[in-house]
Amino acid sequence: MDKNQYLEEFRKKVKESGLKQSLQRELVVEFFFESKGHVDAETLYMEIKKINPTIGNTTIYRTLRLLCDFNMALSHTFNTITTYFEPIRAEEHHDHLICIKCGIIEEFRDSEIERLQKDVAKKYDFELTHHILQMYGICKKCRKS
Amino acid sequence: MDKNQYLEEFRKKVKESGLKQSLQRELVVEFFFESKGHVDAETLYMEIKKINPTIGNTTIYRTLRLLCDFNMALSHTFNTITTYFEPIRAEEHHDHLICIKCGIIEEFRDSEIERLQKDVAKKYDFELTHHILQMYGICKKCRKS
DNA sequence: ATGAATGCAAACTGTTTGCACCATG
DNA sequence: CATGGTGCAAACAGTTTGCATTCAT
Repeated sequence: MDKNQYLEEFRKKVKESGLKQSLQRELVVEFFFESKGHVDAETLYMEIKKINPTIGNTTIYRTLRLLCDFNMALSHTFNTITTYFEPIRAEEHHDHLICIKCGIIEEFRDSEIERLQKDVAKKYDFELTHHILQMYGICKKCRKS
Repeated sequence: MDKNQYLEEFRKKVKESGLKQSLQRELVVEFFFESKGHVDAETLYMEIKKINPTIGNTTIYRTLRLLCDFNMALSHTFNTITTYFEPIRAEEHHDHLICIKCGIIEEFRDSEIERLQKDVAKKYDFELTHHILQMYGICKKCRKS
């Protein structure tokens, strides 16, 4: 449903940038905005390959980069080798709690923290584009076992 | 001066873990805690090589990992390929402002943000070990040019 | 003397690039 | 029909691993 909104946006930015649209890119953007939470290129590749077996992983990487350039995606590296990508959806920004035992990632929002970040940025005269807040610890479940 | 405090701590943890101490490890720990801000393994390697030309980069990587295991270092990947390590020094925690144009990294502290993070952790029943807050944007200088 | 640490080189992994071919505007 | 996109394979960079040797305990 609202994945189409992002597809539209993407198409528009592609055109604006004098680039060309392609079936492959459409697929990547579609699958990317359908995904919940965070995806890495390889997972996305495997997923899309089921629909379009001839697609190359290179295309996934390239399109994800494009999405980042377009400010439609954010990349994270949660202290692992793999890069994870997260769609930037209109308003719903969140941060992450990451368990160092089981690796589970919990999302949270805190508008107060966000506000204070803006204050800091202002103080240092930074024009903020985005931020990453990762809190590492041991989750409830892991503390019990 | 206080780098020795960390060297002591390291030696103690090595012994506690039933591991062995070595000249190379001493060097890595020394140089690491002397370094300001963030270092990557390669830089540290080059630096230490000047003193001990026979040291291998493998040792640097292994010792840095050990330091992380000991909770004496933190690793970051500021959206680049290279991993940067940062010594964990007793009290002086800080976060990062990163300019997406010139890559400059500015450090800041905000105790209010820290406090709110603890609140969030409590709410989600996470036992916090550490966190990473990176704010990306365009610095003053880059906005002008 | 046991077992851990070292340093080298080779392996590995995620990602990027060069290139010939294909497709879009 | 010009230019950008694709997919393959090879290149790449940072990091890890296997192994024979050296060293700390």
